[in-house]
Amino acid sequence: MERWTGSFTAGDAHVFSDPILYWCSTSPVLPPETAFEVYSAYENSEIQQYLEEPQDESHLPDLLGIVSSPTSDHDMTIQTYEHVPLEIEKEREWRWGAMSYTALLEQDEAPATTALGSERGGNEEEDEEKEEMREAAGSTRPMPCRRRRTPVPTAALREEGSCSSSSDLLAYMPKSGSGPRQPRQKRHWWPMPDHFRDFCSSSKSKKPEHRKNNDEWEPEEVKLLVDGISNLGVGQWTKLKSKWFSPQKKKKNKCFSASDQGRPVRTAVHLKDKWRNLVKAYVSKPTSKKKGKNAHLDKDLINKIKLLAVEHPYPK
DNA sequence: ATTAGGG
DNA sequence: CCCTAAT
Repeated sequence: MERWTGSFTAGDAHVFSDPILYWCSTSPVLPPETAFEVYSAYENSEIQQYLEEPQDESHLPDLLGIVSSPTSDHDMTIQTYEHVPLEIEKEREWRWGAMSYTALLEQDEAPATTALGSERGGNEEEDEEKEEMREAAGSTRPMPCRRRRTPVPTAALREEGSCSSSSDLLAYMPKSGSGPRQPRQKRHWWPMPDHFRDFCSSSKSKKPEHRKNNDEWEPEEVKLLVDGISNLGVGQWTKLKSKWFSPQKKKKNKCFSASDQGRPVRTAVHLKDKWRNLVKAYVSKPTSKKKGKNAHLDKDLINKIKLLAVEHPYPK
């Protein structure tokens, strides 16, 4: 999954993802029924206002950053995260919200074949998803409509919508107008991307590009850390960071080279924490399973850690 | 601004 | 990794 900063086209739909919206696709190729997942950083009150008095689809762009009206000839579902003050919502500051509406093309067919670079790791879910898409395309495709149907902004707020249990979100949403509620296929929604959560939780953060590093420590990084500690000892994390973990220090040190710029940022606290964890993993609790995760540290490095740990025990 | 520790 | 008391 990658952050999408421009706009992509699905029929006539343009969706913004930057900086407020985040978008991810459910399929590398737009199916007849185009589903979006949109993360919205708009205040809850704004969304609520929209939901209470839905006017016409021209409001949706304002709310979700869609520049022009989506004109998929099938339902378009937009799922958002809405902001809920912590006083109201115990823990989560963001919760699921969803709205869907139907817009029909004026033309007969929508040449929606834009390829969307889904970075989602392939798995059974994806195939399942595609299967559902095909089903939807074959059985529920409505006839093309001359005139744009009155947009139907229906919305549903999900009280306890955890990310993983929201697959029935579509079925949950009320259908507009009258008539029997049409059964809708389930859809897999992905959990909120870390990027977006970070953006939300620290919108007041210093640097806009201050991305968080959830990446695991690479063995090379650990090597760097160990080398640093062997020289500086334990406790001088800031010095260690500036000397070994500063990308732009053109010193001849073993600092990151230009090709390593993409590395996650390690702060002094990170270095400290990592060392503590290393000691815990390889010294304090040697019996712990170092196989599970990314313990691709070679014995040489591990031995070095053990020696340093004796020399500089972290929790003293 | 930094660090040590607990969460 | 985050948060924070303590320095």
